[in-house]
Amino acid sequence: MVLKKRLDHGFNGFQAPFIPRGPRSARRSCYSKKSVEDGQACAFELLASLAGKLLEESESSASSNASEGNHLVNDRDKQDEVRAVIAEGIHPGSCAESNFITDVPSQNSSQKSLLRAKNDLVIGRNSDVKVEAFEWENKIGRCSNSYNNKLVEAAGYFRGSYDGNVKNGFIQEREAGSSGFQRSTLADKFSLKDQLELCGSPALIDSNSNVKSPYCSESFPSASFSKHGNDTKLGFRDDDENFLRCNEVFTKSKAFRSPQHIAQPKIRKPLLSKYWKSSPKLKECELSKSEFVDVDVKPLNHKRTASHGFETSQHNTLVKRRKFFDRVSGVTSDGGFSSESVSNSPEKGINGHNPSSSAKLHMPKDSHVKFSIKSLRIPDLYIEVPETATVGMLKRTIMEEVMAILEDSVHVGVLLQGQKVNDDNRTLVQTGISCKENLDTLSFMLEPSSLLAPAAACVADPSSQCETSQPTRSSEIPVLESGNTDTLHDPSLLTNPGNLIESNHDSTTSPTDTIIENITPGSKALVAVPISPEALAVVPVSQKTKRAEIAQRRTRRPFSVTEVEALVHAVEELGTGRWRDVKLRAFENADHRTYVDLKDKWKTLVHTARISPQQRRGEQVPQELLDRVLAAHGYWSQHQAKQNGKHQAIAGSVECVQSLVMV
DNA sequence: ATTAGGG
DNA sequence: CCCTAAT
Repeated sequence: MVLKKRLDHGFNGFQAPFIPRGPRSARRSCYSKKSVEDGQACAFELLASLAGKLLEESESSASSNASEGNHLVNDRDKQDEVRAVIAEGIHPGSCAESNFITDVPSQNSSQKSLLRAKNDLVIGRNSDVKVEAFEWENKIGRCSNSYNNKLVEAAGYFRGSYDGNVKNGFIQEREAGSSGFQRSTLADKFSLKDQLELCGSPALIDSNSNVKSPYCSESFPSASFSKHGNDTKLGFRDDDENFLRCNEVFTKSKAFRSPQHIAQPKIRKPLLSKYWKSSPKLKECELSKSEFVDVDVKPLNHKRTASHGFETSQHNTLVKRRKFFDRVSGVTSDGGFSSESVSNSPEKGINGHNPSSSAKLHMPKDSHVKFSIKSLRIPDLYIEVPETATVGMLKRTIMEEVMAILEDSVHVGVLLQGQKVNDDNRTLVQTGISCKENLDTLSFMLEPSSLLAPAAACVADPSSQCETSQPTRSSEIPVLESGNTDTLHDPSLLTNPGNLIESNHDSTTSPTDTIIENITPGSKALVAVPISPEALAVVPVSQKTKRAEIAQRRTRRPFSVTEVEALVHAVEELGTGRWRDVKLRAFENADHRTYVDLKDKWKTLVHTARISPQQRRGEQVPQELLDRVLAAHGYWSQHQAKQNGKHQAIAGSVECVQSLVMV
């Protein structure tokens, strides 16, 4: 009945979706969400227990190496096991590559952190390649003195999960009903999720190409939507924090709503093993995606600050660390934790073309490859300090963050021609990394052990459910981008200068000046972030702060045109009364968009469409979209009216008949 | 948990 | 965006 009606009144020739509005439970199942979640949960339990074990063993192995061989074997097996689980599609993203790094005892010394970080960067356990000249250590050292901005690069690109995402995007039809729309092109069928996934990978971006996906652009011609599907080169930028496919495992976190994050990086690792051991069953909430959440790292945390040897007096200093992609806007393009490039050896003559390249591969006669990595940038820094903070405090704050990042366990991923090299056991030659090959297509990335850390965050305060503390770093930290990335310097990426801290590429001059310079209003390199009253308030670390933070409004996140398009498209198909379905269809992975948000956005869209263009504010939504909004809104209200009117009409007609009879 | 609507 | 009432 319902279904029939929808078909009868298809909107503008659209075929109405074949989504019967059954009971919610039933409807839910048609998205196969449950099973996916189960799979994820399952995977995570496994990951959890494995991780715990690994950590435990690594800890104990320090004191006893009696059964070291077994441990090694076991670890290997477990990792393979984990990989197997991941490979089953639970999260096809790059997280699958994340090895557990277990040798990360707490260290208080910055030096040790650096050294460890350096050691973690050895490329390929079984590889002949040695990291010979890790200049980045020097860089960092310099930075610690001079705050060379090169170190503090606020963002970068997510790379990875190319394969899986393309598959998801191009091949999968999540719902049978989505295939029958007249208007629907391949691209149209992309949910926002798919777009995000596709675009999230810079591996898709040919740096030598001028082709640029409109998704990258804040304002793009709406007409171009239908063509995206065929573009292999998609790029996407958004303030969204929920891009990473692998983040799905952390999604749906309630913690997202209650940003109560007190940093306790020091206790993270020790507690980690205990935590995972004792609580193999993790709630989603506990697996907080803290790294995707605004995380307030309070230097008030003495454990942390003291450990770094900073006398942090900044009761009112607030450091926010966000997920990699948050606040990407306006950031340089070539990656976060990244050196500027990798270039071939001088022998190949390529290095000459790129004198600024910071990493060089030398290939002497013995066929050994030497990597020189000049500098690394640190992504994912979002720092807030009050205006009254001193420059020194700012420096210390940044330094803390930097050191904290370096302390985190990271490992290196290798990309060859944009493809991840997953097999650690293959030789370089087999993999295609040899003196003869195109080494300029080789790139590396730093990856934190993101699978482990988020849970630890919850350990900080067991009393409160999801009070996560220290976030992990970004799930994926590109490093050592090879090749030129000029096309990524898209001006459209610089549209939202607010709330970001960015390093200055070319700041080779007096770094001290640089930072002062950069903090000047208007400077693109470092934008002073307005601080919230809550953060400014100097209160004892008590419930006051807590309450204030919990009660804090969600950060405003204007809908991008892309999102609007997705919304409009979904509403066109689903109507205005099914926000949950809209959410599931088009914003499933955009966890910060609730169905209420979507509904509200639609409301404002309708309003926007009705007012004159002059009255509109913010990012201009293409008129074409607004027209569609009005059309769809009109259609669906009418449709709804008909629905209602049906019964009334019946009643009315009865009355009518009655009255006729009476007359 | 969703939906609808006011603030 | 938030809050709430009503489903």
